[in-house]
Amino acid sequence: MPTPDRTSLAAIVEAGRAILEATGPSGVTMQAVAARVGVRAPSLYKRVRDRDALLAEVVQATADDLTARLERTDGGLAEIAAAYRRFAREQPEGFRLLFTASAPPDALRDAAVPVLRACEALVGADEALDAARLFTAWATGFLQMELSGAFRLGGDVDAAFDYATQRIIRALTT
Amino acid sequence: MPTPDRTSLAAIVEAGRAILEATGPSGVTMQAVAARVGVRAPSLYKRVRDRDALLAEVVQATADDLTARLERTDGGLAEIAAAYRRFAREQPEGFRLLFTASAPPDALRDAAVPVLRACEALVGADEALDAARLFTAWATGFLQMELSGAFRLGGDVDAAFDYATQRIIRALTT
DNA sequence: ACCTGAACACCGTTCAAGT
DNA sequence: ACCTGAACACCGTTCAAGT
Repeated sequence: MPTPDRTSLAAIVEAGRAILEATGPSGVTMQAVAARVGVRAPSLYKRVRDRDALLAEVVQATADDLTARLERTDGGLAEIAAAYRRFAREQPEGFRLLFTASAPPDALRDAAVPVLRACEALVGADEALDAARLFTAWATGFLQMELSGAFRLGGDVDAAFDYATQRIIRALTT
Repeated sequence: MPTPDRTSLAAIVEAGRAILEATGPSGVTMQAVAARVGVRAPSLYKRVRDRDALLAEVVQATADDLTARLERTDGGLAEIAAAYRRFAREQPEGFRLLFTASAPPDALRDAAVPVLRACEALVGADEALDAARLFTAWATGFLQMELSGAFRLGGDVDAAFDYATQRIIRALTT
């Protein structure tokens, strides 16, 4: 006789995200996730193939979250950059995981759309892809360096972010 | 009576780098490294505190390698960018590890010097730090995206690299 | 002084047995 | 149909015993 389900994929993924931010990737063990959703570790295998698949679900949920934030901007590169930075600071571990082997190949496909739109408005359709790659690479690299504490030579990191945002937008405007 | 050493820290680090490139970070187990240097896993703890310390040594050796390559360029940003890309393609796993929690905080301090020099020549001392952060963030982000297969929207990735290199140098020249 | 086997803790994963 | 305890393989790490 079937008993009512005691958890769900969505609950498992949310638990994974919460534990990820609290402890980093190594803390996202099957046992920790299971405990948080009120179940034993082997039960998770009814909803996810293995730990890698669970992490991939966490990454996809994080990427969808990011996409929603970028879509909520005014669509300009400056606001997109600011929203991207806010996101990375709120969910540093999730942000990092986005660019890891744990990430499913197309996780960020939707998130690229608003960036492409903004770039097409600046440089036209022909150069939009190259421009989007320039902008995305810079923003992603900057945030990863900021989060990993790589900016250790002093100076104002907020000012460096604004400096680069303006120079890049100008480089894509002329 | 002391017996002659059967391995060394340098040999252990080199073994770690080789295994890293062959198998990724998860393959760098104490047993795999020990086997490669001809010793049992517990012996490694005579030279390195724990696995994290071993990975930190691997990162530092990789960073020093990168510094040497950048110093061997003509000192211009275009050549630095090209050398950085060659390095990332030759040692993708080591390159990735550079921007991970495994990296010791100051691992890339020396590698930043040639970039700062190149930027100072373009924008002057006042803006050199901001400019170096712009360039480094872009290059690092671009290479990580390229290596992780994040460029999935078609187009010529080599051309995108050149496009961005030129736009960024121009943005830092005017 | 370095090296090792044995042991322990911890984790991912499988599976037969429960409801 | 989902859930669980028990079991297994694997890994990091410690330590007493060897040389």
